[in-house]
Amino acid sequence: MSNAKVRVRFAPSPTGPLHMGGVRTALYNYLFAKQQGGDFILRIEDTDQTRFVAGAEDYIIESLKWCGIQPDEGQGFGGDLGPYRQSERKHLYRKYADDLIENGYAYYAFDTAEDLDRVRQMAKDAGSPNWQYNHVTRNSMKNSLNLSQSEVQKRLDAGEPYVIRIKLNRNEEVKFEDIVRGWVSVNTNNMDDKVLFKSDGMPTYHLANIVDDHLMKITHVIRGEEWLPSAPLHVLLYRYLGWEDKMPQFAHLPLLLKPDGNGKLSKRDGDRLGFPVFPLEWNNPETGDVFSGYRENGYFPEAFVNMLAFLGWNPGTEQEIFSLEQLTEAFSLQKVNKAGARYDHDKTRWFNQQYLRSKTDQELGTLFKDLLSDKGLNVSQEKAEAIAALMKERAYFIMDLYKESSFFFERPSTYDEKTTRKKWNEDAKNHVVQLKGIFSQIDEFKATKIDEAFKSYLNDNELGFGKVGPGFRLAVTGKGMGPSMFEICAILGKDETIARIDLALEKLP
RNA sequence: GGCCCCUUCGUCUAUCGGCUAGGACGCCAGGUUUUCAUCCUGGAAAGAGGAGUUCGAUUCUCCUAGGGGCUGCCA
Repeated sequence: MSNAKVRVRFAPSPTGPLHMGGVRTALYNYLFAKQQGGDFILRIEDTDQTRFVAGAEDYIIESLKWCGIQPDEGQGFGGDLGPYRQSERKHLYRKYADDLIENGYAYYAFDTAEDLDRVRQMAKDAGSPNWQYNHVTRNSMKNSLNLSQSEVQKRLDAGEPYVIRIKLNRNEEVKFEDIVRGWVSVNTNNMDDKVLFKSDGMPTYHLANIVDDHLMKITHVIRGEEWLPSAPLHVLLYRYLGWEDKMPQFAHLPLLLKPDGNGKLSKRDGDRLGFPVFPLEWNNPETGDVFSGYRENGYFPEAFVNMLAFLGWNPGTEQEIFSLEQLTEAFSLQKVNKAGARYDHDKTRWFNQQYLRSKTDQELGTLFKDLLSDKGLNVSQEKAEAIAALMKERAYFIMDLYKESSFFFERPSTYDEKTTRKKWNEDAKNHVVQLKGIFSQIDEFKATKIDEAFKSYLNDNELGFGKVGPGFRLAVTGKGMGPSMFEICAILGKDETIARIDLALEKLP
């Protein structure tokens, strides 16, 4: 398999929105494929029809697109080895299950769900919580290993429901080399005869996965650590199907953990701790639940992707800001960590701040202008750019540009209480009146000119900035803090600045 | 409970036997700033515990502890 073109797949199941852990798995697949000059494939694993959720598939596709992780082929993206939805490949799987039976690697089992429940319950009552359908227990179950040939045929002919289970040898060591974990070894005595083919005519994950990966010429299986325990089963399936020489390499990724407490990150953690766990907002039409998304919360996809890449991987250098292209270049599965990574929301915000700052004033101005127009405020590109430039150092998100600058768009209706109390007195009033007169004399109402005029007023009267500045800011913006008043006045314009001083003199005590 | 995987500052991590254990987020302090934010400087903060291998272990091995995953006709 050494010279085969790298082909990897991301194979989510459409049982709900894709959460950020899934996005990271997709990302690592993508990065690895692109770096190796290979293909990244999207396959939808919808073999469990009972868990199907409408809209989930579209959500997955839209999420990948938003992140810039474009599949080369797969559901929604075309390709020659489709269909890429397992439900549409249903007819393909049966013959492989039959092959396995024929070769003695699998068998029919007629035990009903109730039968199995009963056996498990009995085992539990007897103090063994982990009953398994395996080389010892299968001898007392209803399957083609125990039943006579004719009895089996009779049940089959009668259309009695059955499943097909893999038949594991006893006491066999199954080993494989995982790219991130090294050699992993499990004894078949600790595994069970997993169902490969369900009574509804659908394969289970285990069978479908192996068959599809083989048919789609997958070279590397990069997936979450939750699959590690079943990887030996998959190795055995490749062997029993005669495909071991073309078996893909495995890489089991560490899980994303909750920021607090124990366990893996779950969808409820977002609401509980105040951050999104999904790339895009998800509205469950049936339950009415709404889960927030990074996109809707104002995150740049580049920041989100950059953050995810660093949750479990590190280039080994001190660089932290990477574009998708740079990630593609630097990525390596060998450098993926083994231990689970706790999600850190502060760091995510920091990444977004870095990306916001890296944008030009023009880009920010455009983004800001769009946001304002959504709020029904129409401003010129020039003004949007000027405000964005002034506010960007104190923003994490585009919406911060607005939150911190709303005074540009409406005159103060209230004045900061503390500043009013401490700084607004007869002196302050006088200064503001004086400034008004001085400003009205400025022909070119630019920040530098205002600055000059203001400073010379201070000099002429032997005043410190602290005596005049706060009252001035309060009068014009209603706030006790913010960016340079000269810049603010310049953006507001002479008339507006003076009008606001008048307003303050009228409204403030 | 059984099986498998994992274990460096609070968090993400660097280190592939030589370490005064580095960086980032967050935190704290000082400076810059009329103010806030930014920015700059500095600081506190880690190798789970115990054996062994070795001239030397954070790095290798084993044990213990802790954490995680799996244990479905779910993926």
